[in-house]
Amino acid sequence: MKSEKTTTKKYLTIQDYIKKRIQTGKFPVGSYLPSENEICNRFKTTRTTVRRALDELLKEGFIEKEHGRGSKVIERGNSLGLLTVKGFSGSIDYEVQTIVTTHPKIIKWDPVIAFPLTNDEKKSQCVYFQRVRNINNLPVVLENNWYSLDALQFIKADEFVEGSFFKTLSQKHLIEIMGADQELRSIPASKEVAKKLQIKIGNPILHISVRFRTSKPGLNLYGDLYCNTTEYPIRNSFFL
Amino acid sequence: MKSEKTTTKKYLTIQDYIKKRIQTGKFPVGSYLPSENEICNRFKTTRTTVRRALDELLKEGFIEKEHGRGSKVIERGNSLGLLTVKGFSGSIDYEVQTIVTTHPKIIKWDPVIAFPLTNDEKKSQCVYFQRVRNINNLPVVLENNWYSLDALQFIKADEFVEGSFFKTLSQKHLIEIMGADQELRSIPASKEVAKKLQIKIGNPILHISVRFRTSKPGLNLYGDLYCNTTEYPIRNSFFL
DNA sequence: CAAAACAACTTGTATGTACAAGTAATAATC
DNA sequence: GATTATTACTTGTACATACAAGTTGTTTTG
Repeated sequence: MKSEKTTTKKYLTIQDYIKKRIQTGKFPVGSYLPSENEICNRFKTTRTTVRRALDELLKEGFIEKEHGRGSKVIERGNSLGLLTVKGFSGSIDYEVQTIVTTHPKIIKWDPVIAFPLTNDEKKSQCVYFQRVRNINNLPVVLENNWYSLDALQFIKADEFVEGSFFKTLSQKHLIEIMGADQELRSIPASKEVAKKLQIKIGNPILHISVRFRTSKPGLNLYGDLYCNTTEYPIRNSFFL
Repeated sequence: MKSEKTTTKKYLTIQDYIKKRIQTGKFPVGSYLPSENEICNRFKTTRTTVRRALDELLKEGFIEKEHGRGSKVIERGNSLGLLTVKGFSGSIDYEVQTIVTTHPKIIKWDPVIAFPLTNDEKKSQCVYFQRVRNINNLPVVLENNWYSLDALQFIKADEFVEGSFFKTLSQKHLIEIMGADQELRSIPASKEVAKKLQIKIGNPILHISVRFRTSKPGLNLYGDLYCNTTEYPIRNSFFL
């Protein structure tokens, strides 16, 4: 039996408060946060602590700071080092379309998941769904997803914000992606994959196994992606 | 005419000092830095400033902090969001070997480079070399590399530190990787690639085009990698 | 001798203060 | 009226201090 000491660190309180207001749109993208001194007054603390909180938000990609002006809310996720299909998200050159090919349903954990499950996850039921991403009406990515029902409620496909599961998590459930582990392989297309991506069996396919870690304790998102990279390669950028 | 005010920020001085000592091996990987108070005394400053410097080094992946113990120097690059072969670097399970198959030589820029060259690079001569990475005596990665001779001197293969070009840059030239852009494709092995990786022509290969941005202005490192991922997948992790 | 208490370290959080430096709108000057 | 200076904001750097909390080795205690 542990006392579970949650020592509410002040900088975390401030950080979470601002993060929540950004996520819920109270501090919209492009706007400026209250000045550091205003935040000090509101939380009865000093600039050192407020700056600490803002530094975290800066590091997490929620804001950017402008010397002499203020802290600006920015679009998060672009700066994340995520693997993305070239032309996806943010580009107008391509028409991207997401089709839910298997609606969320409760199943047994699939052994194809390339990462060891936690004990809690093993004990829990598993939510699964499958999507296909089209670019210019051509299927490019086949995506299987799993998560633990104990860690996150059942979410129906028609609740997805703009067809995106991540956006749903962020905007409706205040859950953010904190990191990911990925394994990449080049494999020949199986019969099923070939059919869904409309290519020949045996064609080279980029297979990505991914585990996303989230801000919600115990919640991991597992993915299994099959990408036809002949037209649209996968992109990955990172900075310091 | 500008006065070029270099206001030598104190935390930057400390940061650079420690970074340099890590890069040159004076603070070896696995060792602990002097305590924050010791650094304070040495630089006649306060812990706030020292911690600021250490925070930067933490963010850049040079050290990790252990509450109550100290700041430990870690192998940089693992924490970077870089793509690495599973089992490479840091693992003792596999015997990794790097063979320079084409020694550095000056050539024309190769059009296979997937990124647009800067004007300075186009005007400059180009240094090229090719390596093969073996795991347990099996070739796994075929790697082509290019850089601009104007941006970095000619480096011979026998100058490579532990066969690693990056380690050479870091330890002998104090140049660090600041970021990268990568494009991933799954392709069938060409005749040349199949031969060098000892696989069949047409087998699926993970093709990675990469541009590394460095701390040295004007210096980009271009790479073209062919990975046999059947035994050893490519790994990629990132955090916040 | 083993367990508990202690001391001496380490990093973590927080307060309070001061001044430097960048931004933007207003007021004074030419 | 256009330029310059002032002013009132903003964030950036740095000082000094205090105590909390984790680690490790030593000393005391049972």
